[in-house]
Amino acid sequence: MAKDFTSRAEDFSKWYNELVIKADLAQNSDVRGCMVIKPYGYSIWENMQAVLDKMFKDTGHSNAYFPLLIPKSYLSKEAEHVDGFAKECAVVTHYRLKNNEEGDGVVVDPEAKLEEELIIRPTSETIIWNTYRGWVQSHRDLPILINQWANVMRWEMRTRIFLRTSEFLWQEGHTAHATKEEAVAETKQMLDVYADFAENYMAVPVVKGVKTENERFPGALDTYCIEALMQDGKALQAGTSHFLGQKFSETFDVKFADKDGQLKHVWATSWGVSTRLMGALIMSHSDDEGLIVPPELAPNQVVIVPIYKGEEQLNAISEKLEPVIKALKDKGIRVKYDDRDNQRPGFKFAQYEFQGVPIRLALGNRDLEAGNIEVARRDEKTKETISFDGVVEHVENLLVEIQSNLFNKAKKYRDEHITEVNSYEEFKDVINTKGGFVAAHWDGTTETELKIKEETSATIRCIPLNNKQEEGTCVYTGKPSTQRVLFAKAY
RNA sequence: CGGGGUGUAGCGUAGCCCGGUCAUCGCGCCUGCUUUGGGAGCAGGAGGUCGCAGGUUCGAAUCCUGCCACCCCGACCA
Repeated sequence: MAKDFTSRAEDFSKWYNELVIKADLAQNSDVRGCMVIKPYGYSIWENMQAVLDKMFKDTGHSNAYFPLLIPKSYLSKEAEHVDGFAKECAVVTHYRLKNNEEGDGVVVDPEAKLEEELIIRPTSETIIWNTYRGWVQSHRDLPILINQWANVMRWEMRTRIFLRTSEFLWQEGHTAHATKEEAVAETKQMLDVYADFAENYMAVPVVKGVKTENERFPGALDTYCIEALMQDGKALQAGTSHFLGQKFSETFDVKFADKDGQLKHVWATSWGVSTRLMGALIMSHSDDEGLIVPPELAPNQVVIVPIYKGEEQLNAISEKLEPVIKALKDKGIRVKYDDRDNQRPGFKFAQYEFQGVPIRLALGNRDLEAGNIEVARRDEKTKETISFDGVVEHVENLLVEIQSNLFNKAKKYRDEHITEVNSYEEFKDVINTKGGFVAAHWDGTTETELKIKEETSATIRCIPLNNKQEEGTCVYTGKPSTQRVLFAKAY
């Protein structure tokens, strides 16, 4: 199974590097964990972007773009925020190179030292709030509902492909509101958008929850998250939505005159998902044969492979397929007809399995004579021969079925891997052998959370929203608790 | 930053302990023919600073020193 691909990269390099991504790392530099997203992988990301972008716009947001470089002084204004990111920032100190007087190449021109260093954004709260100050004067200027599609850089000590690369692509929403209630509602709304996207497009079931104080975004009052479970039993934070309170508006002095004539600081949120979702997609569904991409996000939903000897047969097959291809396209189905003559059918079959194309159709002379067509589905690796006349409708229905089948399979696995435990012994046993989420009582203190992390490497992934309230005692300290929280080993 | 490992053709590798036709093999690539219902076969061909820099030696992919990069495990990580 395509489980922990970060520690088994060699097992997956065959299809992973060829078709999805190549970690083409910079030579002779300290840049680690940069990735090249190859065209096929990027087209999956583009499909994700398109769906998310529409969801953001449907909820009233607009896109904008802010600078890549952030003055150091901005970042240092909010104490918790800078604490959270200071250790992983790339810093621009000079603005010019010059020819090396000693010989070949170029060197940094010491004359071109910046008076104030610039930080390559690890996230954009600071520069955006510094900008918002000038945009807000009255309650009539609110809310500001803006999203940015961008790249960010975090100089992580340790990278994992897709899950924690030093540079990654993401979207970050930054909103400003007149009231606390409005900002909290926005935070929760965007969490719902992410959960909707994960479950209905990526076919990845998620738990919606709130982070503990210890796991919170630096500078946030509350961090909401969606947590997914990968096939290897490790949890993955797939998206976050932060209620920032008034910290950033106070730090950057973003005030407005309210209806009552009072000057008030605005209430803020921020929310984001990244190319980490690509990792979540792969690790949720894929198998030893390669990727499995849910139809909603698949670059090609259907691929058609003709099987023929000679040009004459190919022409007959192509002619037969032409109206089918047109009918599928008219229904908005992304279909590819692969009539390449330089690859044999078996090669093509294997290639589309690597790529995770949901449905493969094959038509040869045999089918032509019998009035049939072969339909193969990637998710179950099954093949059937159906009447050619019904193929369009069959494909249309099958795409829907595959989408829900993938979700149901992933959900079944996830649900089977949420284990309630009532003692610390049981806790450690489940974490170390079965894996997955462990639902356990916790006394609510950071101290206990950290001790459990130290001893088991499991962290509290979230306190699920709408959590069932029940009396219990903390598995670690035996102190009273009112609800179970989800622990897991995480990426 | 600690512990472990790796670096040989586009990719994956053998050789290293024990220095001497050792630069091996597979995939891929090029040419030709035959093939085409699950990753084609045969024949011929191209392609290498053996990570980099020093050192030891008559001789280094191989031994020694330093450096660099990458991988894994930790630390770290909306």
